[in-house]
Amino acid sequence: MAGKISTYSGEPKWLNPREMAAWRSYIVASRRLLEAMELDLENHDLSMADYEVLALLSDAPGRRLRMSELAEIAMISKSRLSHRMKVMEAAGWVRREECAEDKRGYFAVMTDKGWKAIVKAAPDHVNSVRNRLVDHLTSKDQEDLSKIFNRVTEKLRDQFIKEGASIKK
Amino acid sequence: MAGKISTYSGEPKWLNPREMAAWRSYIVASRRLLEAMELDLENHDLSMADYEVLALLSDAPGRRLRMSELAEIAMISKSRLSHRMKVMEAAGWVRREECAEDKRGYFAVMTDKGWKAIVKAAPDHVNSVRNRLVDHLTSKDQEDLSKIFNRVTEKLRDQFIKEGASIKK
DNA sequence: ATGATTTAGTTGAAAGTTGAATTACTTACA
DNA sequence: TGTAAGTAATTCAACTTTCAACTAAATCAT
Repeated sequence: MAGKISTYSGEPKWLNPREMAAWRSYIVASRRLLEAMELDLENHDLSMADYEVLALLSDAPGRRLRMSELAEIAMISKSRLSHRMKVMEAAGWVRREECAEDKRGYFAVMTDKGWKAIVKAAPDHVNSVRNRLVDHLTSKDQEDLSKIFNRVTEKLRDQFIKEGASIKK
Repeated sequence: MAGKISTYSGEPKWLNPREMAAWRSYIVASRRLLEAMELDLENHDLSMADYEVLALLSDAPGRRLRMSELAEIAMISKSRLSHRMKVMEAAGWVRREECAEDKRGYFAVMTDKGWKAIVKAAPDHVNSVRNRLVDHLTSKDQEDLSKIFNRVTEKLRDQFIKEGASIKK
């Protein structure tokens, strides 16, 4: 039994112009935005994903997190984190440490060099968030955006729970 | 001379809670949203990018577009399009045709099979746009979203022009 | 305890993406 | 007209991500 049988039946409800405009403006802007922001970070030899990983580590107690937890909150797969860690380890930004309580586990630990790297990158990145997005929004816009996208995340989570229950992972 | 010298100087203007909330809710939702939508399309053996390419072709006169133009409007690189076309060609959805007016050029042409594939996928995809995003927004939300993201795209374009002029491509 | 199952994390191969180099053709202009 | 510069598209090589398989340790059920 592979995946969900989801082939739609019945007349689909096409998007009206307002809906279409919302959807199109959203993806077009998102694509361009992320592209620009990745480019901004390249000056520090970082991708957004790598930045996120370092940022999360720098916030964590002892600047260390278990691999699984890091993958989870960075929203990337365990496998991907493993591979990236190898690269970041080679760059000297992080190192892995065995976990005493659970011998299967490892901690990702931020090194001093990693700390310096993110401290250096952070102002540029904040600047990028501002120049590329936040500063073009009024306070009201910012609040609208939060409300809208928090709702979207919430709905996605609900759907995930419902679908996840029936799809088996 | 590689890239822009952009290392920020002076005290960075950190994000206030409202700004941070807007930014975080936006990226978190976006990541989850795109992930869910890619998954929805997998039932039709399509990625969002491939869907977009087919959708653009299906709308084009004669269901054909020059490679460069297609890459441009699909917002992917020429190189990437070349590679994807090879895959889609193997799947029988598209074929390449020499361009008589400009012998360097090629048309990407949608086949009958490609047409059938997208006609089959489209209702599910619209459904996905609705279930994952549009239907959770009020009409007002939709209008807000359009306004906000159109503005963002516009600003990005302005910046691109300014920066592009000094960076040389 | 002991075997079965789950969980943490890694690995290797395949597939996808990128950017630079390359090929073939077109255009501009002296 | 000939040649330099530009353009269309592909290819190569490096890198990234995914997927499935795997190891090892922990937990669970009897």
